[in-house]
Amino acid sequence: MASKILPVKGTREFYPEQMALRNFIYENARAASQAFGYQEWDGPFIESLELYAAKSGEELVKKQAFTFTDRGGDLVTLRPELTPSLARMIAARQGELVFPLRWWSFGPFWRYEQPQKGRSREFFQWNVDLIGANSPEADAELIAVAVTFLRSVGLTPQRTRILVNDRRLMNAQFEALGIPPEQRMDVLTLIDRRSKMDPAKWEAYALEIGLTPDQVKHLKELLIDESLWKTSPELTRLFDALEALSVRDYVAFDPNITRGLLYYTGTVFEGFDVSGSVQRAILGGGRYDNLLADVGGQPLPACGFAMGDVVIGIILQEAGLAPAFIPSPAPILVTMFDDDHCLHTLRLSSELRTAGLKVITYPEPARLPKQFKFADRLKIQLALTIGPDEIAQGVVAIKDLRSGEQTHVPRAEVVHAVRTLLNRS
RNA sequence: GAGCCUGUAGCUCAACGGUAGAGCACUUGACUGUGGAUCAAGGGGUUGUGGGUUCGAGACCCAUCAGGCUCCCCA
Repeated sequence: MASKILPVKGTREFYPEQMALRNFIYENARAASQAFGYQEWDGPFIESLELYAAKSGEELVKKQAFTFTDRGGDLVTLRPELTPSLARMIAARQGELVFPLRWWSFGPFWRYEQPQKGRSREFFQWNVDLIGANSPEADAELIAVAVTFLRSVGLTPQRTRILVNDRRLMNAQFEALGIPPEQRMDVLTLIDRRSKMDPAKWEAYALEIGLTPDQVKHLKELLIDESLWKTSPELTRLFDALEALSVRDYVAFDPNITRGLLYYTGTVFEGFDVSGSVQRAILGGGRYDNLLADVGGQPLPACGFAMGDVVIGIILQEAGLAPAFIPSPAPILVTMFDDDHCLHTLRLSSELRTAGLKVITYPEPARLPKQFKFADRLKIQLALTIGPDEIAQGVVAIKDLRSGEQTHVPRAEVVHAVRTLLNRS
């Protein structure tokens, strides 16, 4: 007890119940992706540190990546994100891939962060990217993929919202306010923090990064202007496209959405649960037109988003939308009577499986009450017994555990009888 | 990196500074070839760890470890 070895901090253990939820998320993500013609792919789980160092800040890589030296002395890291691997793989086959390219992926990622609600050090992430198109309609498609997922898991527009903004729009506004390009990243960060900071402190911070009081005043007006998007040709087209794609009810404009990432160049969006206890983003994404060129490929416009499994998992559970866990891995148990008759049990089980049925065989001779209790705990529907009496009479005892009724059927008719009973519910 | 909270049976939790308990789960039996319900019995603990205060510590103090939550950060 004292020396019990616990799971590594921030990792997650998936008991079958949790596995069911993870697979539910995976299945719906796959269905949404495939509905739009995206192809599944994946990259390595371990990458060299340089892949991320090139794009992300050194600070970020040192502090938040699981990095270690392998036996050959190379510095490697457990992947903290997928986009750099995506960019490299696309650049490597740029000539043969068919563009516009639609790829999706669902796999594990690691980030060395402080675990708390909605955030662990090990998580799964759904990534969806559309490479080689730069239209607002392409951006709208990605949002539609996300909405298709939200809808399919049962999340309504009343409780889920995708908030959209556009960096081009913000840049135009900054231009009008006389904020120079080199200052704009700081201003984006400023906007990103507004909801988290005390208003007075936020204004002090704004002045600190070099804005004039007049600029701050106009910036504040800008950030509550819900119709600002109408001045953006891209966003106007985007919202028309969302309307045509029947997902407009899930989406709203919000000038406060900026995304922390440096590489976004146009549309940015984040999905939130409006009514739940988790105030973290469910998903986030945007347009990143320069990234592929930045990592050494040909310039290619791109747009994508990612959704972690942790936050959405909590939301689905809180909303009562997580699938009911069915403890029964198979509808049929074949009991094992004793040492002398266990081969009959195995033969019967095998026959049923050959007929395409899912069958659990009790793996050792045991008292029947124990075996029936086992069946009950697993919510197994039918228990089949083939002991000395049955063998002597050439029959099999089939007990329907749902009704408690037991019948004896001739050995040769077992498959048919079992099928009939299972179809009867 | 900072702060708050929590560590007692397999699980969820009690116990005024005074003999460590309950519920659930588990095992066995009532019921030796048939599950759920009921009843009975039983197994289970260095109270996270190390010090200290006290006649006496699960409780109070210090340290430490672990977990949870929040801030920071968020590819």
